[in-house]
Amino acid sequence: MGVKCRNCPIRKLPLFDPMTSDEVEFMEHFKVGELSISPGAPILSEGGNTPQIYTALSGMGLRYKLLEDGRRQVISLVLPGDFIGLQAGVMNQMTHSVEATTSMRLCVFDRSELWNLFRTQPERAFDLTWLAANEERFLGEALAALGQRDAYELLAWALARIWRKLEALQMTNGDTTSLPYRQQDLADAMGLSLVHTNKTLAKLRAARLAIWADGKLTVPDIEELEEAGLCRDTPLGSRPLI
Amino acid sequence: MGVKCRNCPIRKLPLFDPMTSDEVEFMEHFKVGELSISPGAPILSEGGNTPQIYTALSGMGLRYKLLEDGRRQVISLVLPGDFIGLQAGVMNQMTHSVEATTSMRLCVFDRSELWNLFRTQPERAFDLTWLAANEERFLGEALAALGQRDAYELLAWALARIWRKLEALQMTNGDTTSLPYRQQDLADAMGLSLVHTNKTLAKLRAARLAIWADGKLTVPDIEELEEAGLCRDTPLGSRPLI
DNA sequence: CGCTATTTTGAACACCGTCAATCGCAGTGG
DNA sequence: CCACTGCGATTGACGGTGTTCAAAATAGCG
Repeated sequence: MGVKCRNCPIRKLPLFDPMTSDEVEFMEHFKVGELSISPGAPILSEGGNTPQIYTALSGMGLRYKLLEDGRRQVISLVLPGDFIGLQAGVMNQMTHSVEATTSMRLCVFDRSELWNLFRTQPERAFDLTWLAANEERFLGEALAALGQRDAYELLAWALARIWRKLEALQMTNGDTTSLPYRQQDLADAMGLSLVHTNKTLAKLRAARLAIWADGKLTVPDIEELEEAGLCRDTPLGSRPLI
Repeated sequence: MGVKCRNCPIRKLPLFDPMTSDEVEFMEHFKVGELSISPGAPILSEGGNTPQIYTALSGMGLRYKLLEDGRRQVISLVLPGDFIGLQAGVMNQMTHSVEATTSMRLCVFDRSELWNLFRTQPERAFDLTWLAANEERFLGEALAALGQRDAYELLAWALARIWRKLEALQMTNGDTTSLPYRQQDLADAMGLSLVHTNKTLAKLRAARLAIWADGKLTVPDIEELEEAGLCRDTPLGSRPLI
């Protein structure tokens, strides 16, 4: 059934708050298994109500919503350590879908045990609320980005945010990291057309702010990129892991 | 110090989940007072860390973020029953500001008691997480709206959502309701210019889908408006009140 | 060597932003 | 009573950012 939480590959990253041995023990009870899925596979569907909720262990995915006419809005990326299915857990209803972009490994929890978590582990419950509030924070920022920035600023903002997150996850290697999404994915996240996204990425490349090609992102100078993206906020401190 | 929770003017609305007498009692302990503020007054500031968190009892307000160059993104409206300061409560940091648009009455809670809530009232803690997840749901929807809809669809969407919410709060009167915001507020919420917002509102008015003037919104047929706004989702069931 | 998915490029057009002026209204003070 | 002021709503003209349509490279894959 995969690794025990005490040997969790990502728990030790400095990005995540340390856990007491008591908490680790509870998590080992809460965890019911591991799931490996293939690129393109759906994880949760909008409107659905699955008995299982997850934490991403490895790989990358997408959260998105579909409009009836087929337009797609990518809400956020799913990266290791991200909790998947909070809405299903507390509201019995997903309002967006989640799918794997690369192959992924997921830590599986039993939704019906969530109430038990609130009853017996108030600190873990607090952490869960922290994660929800953090998601709200991110979406607020994204909303401000879509609403107020032009395409060039917007893509610089997005790539800078992604870079910082991958950096905190120690998934960068020098000035390069793997970013296995398609331009269409980023376009749908930014509310831009594919064509315009492509041309604007070319400008960022020409400016040597961010070079994204063949699934690899290279950022020569993250601070310059952040400046281009008007990234004022977000020191990105440590956070809980569920 | 204002009304006791047992006499709370909004708790009885069908929009809100019923509370056990035990919960009401806890809330009366949790509540430390009431606050009345004037139009335009700030409630919470981005970056701030106040000792107090609130629930709106009456009046209307705005959540917003400012970019360094003065551009403003309105995140959401604040209406009666809305919880204010969840981020400050769990993350010690507001990432947006909140201000009153009309005069407002707020129910005041002591932030330091929040941990006590998690420890002794798991159901209330669950409700708080529910509210956070709901906020995430709304912001995801808003993101999809800004990213995918054109100005006409977008404003129809926004006015329809507002109408449905006010309807659930029993603040509508026939086909009319009070909506005391400026066009600039809605423009900043939609990421549109004031001029274009004005012209698009004129089109909605000409189409007799939504007539908004002098602080009054009239919606002859909410379902037609929702259709114009591509509102597929959101039955808007009952929710907890903190 | 086709086949498909993705990226790239070009051209025409439209939605929306900016600039600028006007109008209505409420408040203020001469 | 009537300028004067300020705020918000409204309208017109013009230009630019971003969309749509279309086609051509490019790359992986059976």
